[in-house]
Amino acid sequence: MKQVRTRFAPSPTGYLHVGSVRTALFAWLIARQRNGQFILRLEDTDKTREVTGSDKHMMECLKWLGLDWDEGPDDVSGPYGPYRQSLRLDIYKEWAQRLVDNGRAYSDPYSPDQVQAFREEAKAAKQPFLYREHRPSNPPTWNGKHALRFKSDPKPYQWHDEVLGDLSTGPEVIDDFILIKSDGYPTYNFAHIIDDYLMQISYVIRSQEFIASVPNFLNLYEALMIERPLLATLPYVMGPDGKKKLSKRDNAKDILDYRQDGYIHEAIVSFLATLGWNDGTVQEIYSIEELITKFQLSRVQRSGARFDEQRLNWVDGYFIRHLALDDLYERSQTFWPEEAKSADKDYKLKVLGTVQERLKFLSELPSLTKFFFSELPINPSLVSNHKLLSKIPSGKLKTLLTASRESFEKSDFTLPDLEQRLNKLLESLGQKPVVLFSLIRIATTQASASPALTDTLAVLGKDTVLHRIDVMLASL
RNA sequence: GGCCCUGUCGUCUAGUGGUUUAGGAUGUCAGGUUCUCAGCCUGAAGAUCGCGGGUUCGAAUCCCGCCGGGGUCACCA
Repeated sequence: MKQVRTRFAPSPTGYLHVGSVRTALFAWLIARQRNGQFILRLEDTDKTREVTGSDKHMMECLKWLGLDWDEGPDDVSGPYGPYRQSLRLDIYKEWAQRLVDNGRAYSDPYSPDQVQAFREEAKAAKQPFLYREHRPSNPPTWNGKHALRFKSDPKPYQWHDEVLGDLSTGPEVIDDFILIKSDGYPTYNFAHIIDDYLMQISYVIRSQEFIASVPNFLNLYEALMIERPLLATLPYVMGPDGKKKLSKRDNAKDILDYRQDGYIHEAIVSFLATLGWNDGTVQEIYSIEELITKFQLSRVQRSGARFDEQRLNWVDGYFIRHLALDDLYERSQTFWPEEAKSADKDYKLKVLGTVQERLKFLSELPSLTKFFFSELPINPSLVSNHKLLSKIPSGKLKTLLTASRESFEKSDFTLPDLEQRLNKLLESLGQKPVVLFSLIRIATTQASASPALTDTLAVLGKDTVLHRIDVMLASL
C-alpha cells in the first residue's frame, strides 16, 4: 500500500488562526494515524503579500500545538526539498517547459489591462469569464517576460472527495489559468500540483475555497501525465455571524494569542477537532492519542461550523480541571500575579489547588489568587454593597469578628479543625453562614468571592488570618 | 449571472425509512452542594428537522421544485 503523506502548505502572509490550524490538524492526524509523514511546505510565491517573520511565527504555532512535521523548511529538511516554493523556481520552469513542448502551455500576449477588459465584458453580459474564449491563435514564444498559461482541454469531470463524496462538473468550468506569472514565480494552481507530486503527497487536505478549481487541477494532472493524490475538502470555520468564513480581517485571533492567554494546547486541539468532526458517539473531549486513532475524514461535517469561543472556554476549563496539580503548576509558571514572585512552590501549589476548578484559562490566575500573596487595602464597599452585611451595625460586625478571631487563635488551621470551629461559631453567635462566612471572607481576602472559606483560611495560615482580621477590626 | 458546495435547539452536533413524543454537549434559567465565584448533582426552557409538493402504512432520512447562506469565475493563495 502506498505510503501516506499529508502536507500543510501555508502562505507566509501572517499568522495561523482557528481555521488554518484545523486544516493542519486534520492533515497531521491522517499522517500520524497511518504511520505516514506530515510535511510542512511554505508557499511563498507572492512576494508582495509575504510578511517577514511569519514563517517562523507559524512554525512556532504548530510546534506549540504539538503538530510536528517530518519534512519541512530550514533545519528539518527532507529528501524532497527545498520546502519553500521560492527556492524551487527551476523545478517549476522545467515542468512548465514540458507543457510548452507538448503544446499544453502558451505565452499570454495580452497586457493585464486587456485581460481586464475581457473580464468586464463578460461581467456586463452576466457571463462567467473564460480566458480560453480569447485564446490567441499565434502566441509568442515563451520568453519569461509574459505570463505562461495552461492550454486546457475542457471536459466534464467526476471525482471523489474524502469529505464531500462524489462530485462532478461540466466542461464550462475549465479554463486556461496562469501557470507562471510574468515575474517568474509560479501560481499556487501550478506550483502546488508539481510539489504535491514530487513530494509524493498522497492526501491533499485543504479548505473549501479551492473546490471550484479542482476540475482545472484534474485537467492539469492529465496534461502533465502524473497521478493525482486523494482529495479531501474541509468546510469553513465560520466567524461569529455564522455566514462568512473566519478570516483575519474580522476578528480571527492568532492561535498563539491563546497561548498568551493561558489556554492548554491539548484543549485547543480537542476543541478544533470537534469543530466539524465527531466520531458518532457522545464523547466531547478527546486526548491527542484518541484523536489519532479515532479521526476519520468521512465523518467530517460538510457544512461550515461556527467558531464559538464560549465552548472553547468550557473545553479549556475541562482540561485544566483534569490536569495533575504538578502539571498545572508547570504550565502556570508565567501567569502568576506579580506579588507571587517571592512565594515558594509549596505555597503556590496549595493556592493552585484551591483555584484549579475555577480556572477557564491561566491568565485568570492573578485576579483569582492575588489576595493569597499580598494584603489588599480595606474596601468598605464590600460590606456596604453586601445585601445582608450592609444592614448590620458595625458594632455588631466587630463582635462577630472578634469572636471569630478568638476561636481562630486556638486553631491549628487544619481543615477539620477550621470546619468545626466555624460550625461552633455559627451556633454560638446565632448567625447564618451567609452572614458570618461573608464577613470572614471579606476580612481575610478583601474580595467578594474566593475559594471555599475553610480552604482559603487554611492556605492563608494562622498569622495572616489573625493579622488581617485585626486590620479589618480597626477599620470598622 | 454561470458553476459548485451547503441548510437539525442560540452554538457544536447525533441521526442514512419505523426503537424519535428528534438524543447529547455547550450556553441560558431554577433548585441542591453550611457562604461567594467556579465546579459538581438535579431539573427546566430551547428545533413546526429552510419552505412547498410527491413516494410510502410510515420521512429529518428517498424524489421533484423553490428559497436562504457560502465559495468561485485573480499574473492571491
